Amino acid sequence: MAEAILKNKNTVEYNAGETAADVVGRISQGLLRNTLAVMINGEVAATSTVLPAEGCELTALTFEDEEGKKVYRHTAAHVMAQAVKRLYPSAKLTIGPAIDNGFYYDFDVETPFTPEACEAIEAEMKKIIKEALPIERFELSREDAVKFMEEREEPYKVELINELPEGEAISFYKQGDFTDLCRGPHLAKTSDIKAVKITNVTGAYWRGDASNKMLQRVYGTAFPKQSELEAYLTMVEEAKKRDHRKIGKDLGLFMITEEGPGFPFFLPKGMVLKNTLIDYWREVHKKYGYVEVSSPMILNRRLWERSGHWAHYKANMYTTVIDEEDFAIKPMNCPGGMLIYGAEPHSYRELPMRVGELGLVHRHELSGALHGLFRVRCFTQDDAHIFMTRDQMKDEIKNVVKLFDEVYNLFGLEYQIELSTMPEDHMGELADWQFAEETLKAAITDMGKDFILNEGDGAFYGPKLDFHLKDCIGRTWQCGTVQLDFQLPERFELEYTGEDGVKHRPVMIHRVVFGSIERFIGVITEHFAGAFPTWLSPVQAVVLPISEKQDEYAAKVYGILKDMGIRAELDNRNEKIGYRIREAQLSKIPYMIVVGDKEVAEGTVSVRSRKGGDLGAKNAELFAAELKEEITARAK
RNA sequence: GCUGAUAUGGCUCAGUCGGUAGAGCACAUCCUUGGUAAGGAUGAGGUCACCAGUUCGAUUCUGGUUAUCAGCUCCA
Repeated sequence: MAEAILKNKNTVEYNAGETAADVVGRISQGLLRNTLAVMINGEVAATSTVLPAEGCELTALTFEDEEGKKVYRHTAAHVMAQAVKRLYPSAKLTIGPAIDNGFYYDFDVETPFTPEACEAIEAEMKKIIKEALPIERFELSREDAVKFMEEREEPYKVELINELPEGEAISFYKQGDFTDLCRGPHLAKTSDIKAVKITNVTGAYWRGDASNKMLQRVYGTAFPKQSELEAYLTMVEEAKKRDHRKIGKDLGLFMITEEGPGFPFFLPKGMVLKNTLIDYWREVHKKYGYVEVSSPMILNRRLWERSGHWAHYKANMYTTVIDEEDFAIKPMNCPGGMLIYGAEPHSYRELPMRVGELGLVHRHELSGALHGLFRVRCFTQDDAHIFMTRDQMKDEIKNVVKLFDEVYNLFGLEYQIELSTMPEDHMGELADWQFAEETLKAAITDMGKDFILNEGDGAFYGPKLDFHLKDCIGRTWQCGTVQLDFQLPERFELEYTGEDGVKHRPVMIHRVVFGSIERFIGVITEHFAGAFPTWLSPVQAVVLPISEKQDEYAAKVYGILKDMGIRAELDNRNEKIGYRIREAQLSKIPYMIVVGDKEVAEGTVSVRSRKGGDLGAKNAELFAAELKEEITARAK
């Protein structure tokens, strides 16, 4: 007899030779039905796994668990591969993992899959599911494994097998006429997949390397219930409606033309949004002790050589020649910031020095990478460089994160922190790196925040914290970053005079909150689906006289709003009130002020809110004051 | 940059098996003065992305270019 310790710390006894499924079934048949895989002593395993004789920790994984979901969709990927092999026997298998919202499988085929081919593949998948093929695991020696895949003419699999580390079991999963090299685990049989759909086909390079062959990547998703699959597909459709490229066009926020790929134009309404964000940015930075500077957009080659960009970043830089000398349009603001600091001597008494800059930078990005405002070739970084002593680092990082919290909280945006550590190709002393990484870690841990570790993903000059904001489809966009930099102060020989009267080198933090104003506008456009909070709305209220009889009174109400600095419009076009309300609603204007004979007689306004509908009659001045208050408070 | 797809009035889309194009919305004018998501009539608006080729004739076929979209890669 052995004991299985469950997630809730209860224990269940089991006999030698019993499987995980046996034990889960003893807890509850209902749980067993929903169990896709199990976690045995922290390792994900199939439900058919025989439990260790000495006892174990056992957790049942359902579709609600990330690991369970992964197993489910990984099995769906195998079903897809089986379907493709049945329909296209010459297709070569490569890899097929579960991903965030589904799974994919990459195939090497002669001709790309058409939408019709995808339908056929999906139909075949459903057939395979119906066949309820048991999924069996077996292991082979390296030699036999290679032979097995060579016989099946699967060169990619052979390549994968040859790269598996020595000593690792080489396992295969077989379901009917299909066998794939796979670590597993998998579901027990193909019919455990309930609802499946192919969502997309694209090209993808073998191993993500552009010099390798282009494969066909077939994306799909799978859910335990048809209704869940449909809900997901509906969500994706809804998410498409929030696409900032569409909303940006509909609401007249920005445009991008063929004349300037990746170089966005801001239209009057988008400009209001941008300027309002910048006003807020200045206000919050002032509060946190920042000063603001502005550095030139074009600086000479020597500067970029000194900063290291000419050597490391040249491919992304736009260059020009002035008076026969090479110049570059800045891809980053830091070197300019260094020159400002270095222009005069500094005392430790001035530190930490927090120097902000809304810098317009230009970077050449690959044409295929451009994406609305999310990925552009010129953008405004809400940059700041903080110069400080080593002792000040931790508190400074906390100060930055506190500012981030305040900003993101205002927009109701959730984020995830990623800590990126020393890459292989790095500069500087190991001790400095360790100190910097420990300091970053300690600062966020002190603040009670979690982070994900990205080992070796830091910049060559220092480790960093990335703040990934979640958009409406669950995609995450890196907006804020806090980077520690030992290199630039070194390269620019920055100094301060310490308490001891000796020159010291300051440490620098390089940080952005919005990341880029452009990207941030894209993120919040999708986040709010274009219905920005009133303080951000390009038009905050529109005055709608019912007929031209009330034009004079409407103009007066409009004047009251304007005088209070409210962004109001007067829409007295010769259209019915319902029509103009519809238009205002579609333009996501927060408040519609309807005035008819009744309002004129009573000196009131009828207020209709974008989300709450008709709010009834209010005194005109009183309403304007309330609205002003809502805007000043930046109500959410 | 790579692979695939797409490109028709301001927007969303039809269409022409090769004979220079159409709808709805938006826009303009007029009628209507209407109370919380579309009142009516009339009208204007397009070198069918760009450049070549084939053809008597190309928006339609072919090739190239550019941009966009979906990915890969990269990144604020």
